[in-house]
Amino acid sequence: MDIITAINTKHTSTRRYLKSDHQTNDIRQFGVVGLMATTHSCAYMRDIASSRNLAAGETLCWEDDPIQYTYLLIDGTMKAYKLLPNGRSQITRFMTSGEIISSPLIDNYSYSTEALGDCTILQLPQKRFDKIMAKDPALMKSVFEKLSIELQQAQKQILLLGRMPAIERVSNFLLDIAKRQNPQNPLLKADVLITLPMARVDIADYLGLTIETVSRAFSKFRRDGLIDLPRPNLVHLHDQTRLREQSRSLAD
Amino acid sequence: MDIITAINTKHTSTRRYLKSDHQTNDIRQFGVVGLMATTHSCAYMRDIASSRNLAAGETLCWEDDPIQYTYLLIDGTMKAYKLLPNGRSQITRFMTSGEIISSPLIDNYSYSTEALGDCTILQLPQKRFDKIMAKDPALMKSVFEKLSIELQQAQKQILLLGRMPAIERVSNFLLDIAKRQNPQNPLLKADVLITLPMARVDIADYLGLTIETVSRAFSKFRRDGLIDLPRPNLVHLHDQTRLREQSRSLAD
DNA sequence: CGCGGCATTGATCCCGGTCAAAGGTCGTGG
DNA sequence: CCACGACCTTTGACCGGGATCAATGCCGCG
Repeated sequence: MDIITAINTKHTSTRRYLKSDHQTNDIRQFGVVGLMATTHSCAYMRDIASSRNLAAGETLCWEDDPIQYTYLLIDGTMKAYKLLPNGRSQITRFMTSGEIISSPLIDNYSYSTEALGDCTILQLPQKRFDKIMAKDPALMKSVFEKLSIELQQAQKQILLLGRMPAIERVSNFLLDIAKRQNPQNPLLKADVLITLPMARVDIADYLGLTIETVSRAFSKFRRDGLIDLPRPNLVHLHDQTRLREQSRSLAD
Repeated sequence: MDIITAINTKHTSTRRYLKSDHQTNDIRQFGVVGLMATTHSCAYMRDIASSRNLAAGETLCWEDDPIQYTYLLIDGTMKAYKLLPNGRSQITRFMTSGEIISSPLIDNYSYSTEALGDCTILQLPQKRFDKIMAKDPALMKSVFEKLSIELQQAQKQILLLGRMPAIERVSNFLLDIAKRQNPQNPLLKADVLITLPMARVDIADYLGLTIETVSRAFSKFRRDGLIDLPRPNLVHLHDQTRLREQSRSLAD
C-alpha cells in the first residue's frame, strides 16, 4: 500500500463533536488504522509520525524493553509473542493491517513483535501520542475501543488454550482466518480460499501445540474432505459448517 | 466494608488537572476502586450508583447478555468465566476488591461473573457511565489504565495456558495469590500465609487443569516441604524462592 | 450419627509431545 | 532451465503428562 495514502487523513463524517463547552472540531479518521481524532490531532500525528518498512522476520520491538513508540500496522502481518526462559514461545496475537500496537500508560512492551512477511508501519513517539490522547477524548475512545476488542479476543484465546483439544483449536483458527480475510462473507458460503501468512511453527505457537500436531490436524481435515491444501500456506475450505461443528466441543 | 465509606469520595491530591483551556477541576479518587475523576464526575457517579450485596455463588451477569451496568467490586472475590457448549468452563480472571467489571464501548458481557464468597458491589448504568467518561478524560484514562493491566494479565495467562506444564501453572498461581495478598511483601520473605477464596474446581478452571491435577501439585509441594496445608484453603508458603524455581520452566 | 460436598490418592488410559525419517517447496547458482 | 541444498511440512513410532474413573478421606452441618 502506498504510504502517502496510508498517512493521508480521510474525512469520513460531517458529524461534529462537541468539545466540552468551548469549541467544535471535526472528527476525522487517521490513516487506514481507523482511529478517530480531531482534525487538529490528525495533523499533529501526521507531523510526528514516521513510516518504516520491515523485512520478513524482522523484529519491531522486544518484550520488556521500554516503550518508545506506538505503532500502527499499515500493511502486512505481524506476530506478538512471549518467550519462556527455556526457549518456548507463545504467540498471543496475529496482527494485520489496520491494527495498533500500543500499551498506553504502560512502561514496557508486554510482548515482542515480529514481521511475518514484509510490512509497513507508522511509528509515533509514545509520550507525545499519550499527550494527544489526553487532550482528545475522541481519539482516546477510539484507542480504548481497539484495546477492548483486543481484550475480548485474548479472553477467547484463554478459553481455547485452557479447554479445547487440538482439533478444535485448529478448526477455530482456520475459521478465524477465513472470517478475517472475508469480512463480508456471511460464513455460510462454501469453498473459501485462504492464505496463511504464517508458518506451521507460528500456528503451533499460537495454539499452544507442536507443529506435528497442527500438521496432523490439517491432514485429518483433508482426509475428511473438509479442506484442500494446494500448498502448505494455501487452504481451501470446503465445508465451513462441518468445520465449525468440529470446533464446537465434541459431545455437547 | 462499610458501604458509606466505599462510596465516599476521598480527596487524594491537591494536584490540579488543566481542563483543555477554560477551567480547572480537582481530580479525586472515586471510592476504593482507585478511579480518578473530577469532583463533578464523582458527585454524579455517586448519584447514579447503587450498591448491592451478593451471596456466595450468586451470579452477577451472564456471558452474552446485553451490558446494563458497569460494576465496581467493593468487597469480596469474584470469578469471570466462559462456558463451552459441552459444559467445560474456563475462568479468565479472579477479581478482588477495587477491581472494575467493565467492557466500555461493547454491547454484551464477554464473560459471566459469579461471587466466590459474599460480595459487595457498586453498579453504575453503563450508558451514563460512558457519557461521564466521554466528558472526563481523567476518568477515561483511569479506566483505560485498568483495562490495559487486565490485558497484560490476560497475555500472561495465555502464555501460562499455552506453554506451561501443570506444576508450573500451580506454583505460578500460588505466587500470584501471595503477591496479591501481600502487596508490600518484597517476595523474598519466607513463610507467607495465604487464604484461597476459591475451591479446587475454580483453580482448575482457571489453570486449564482438572481438580485432581491441582490437588496432586499441592501434595507434591507439601511433600517437597515448600508449603503447608493446614486446611484445604489455607496455604503456608515456606520457600517462595524454590517455589518460583518450580515455576520457571524446568530446563532453561 | 449420618449425610453431602469437597479434597486427596490411586489405577489406568489416551491425547498430544517427542524423536526420527522421508517428502515438498523454494531460492540460489551453475 | 535445471540441480542442488536448506528449510519447512508431513508422516510414523513411541512415550509420558495429565485426564479419567474410582475409591477413600475429611469436614461441616442437620
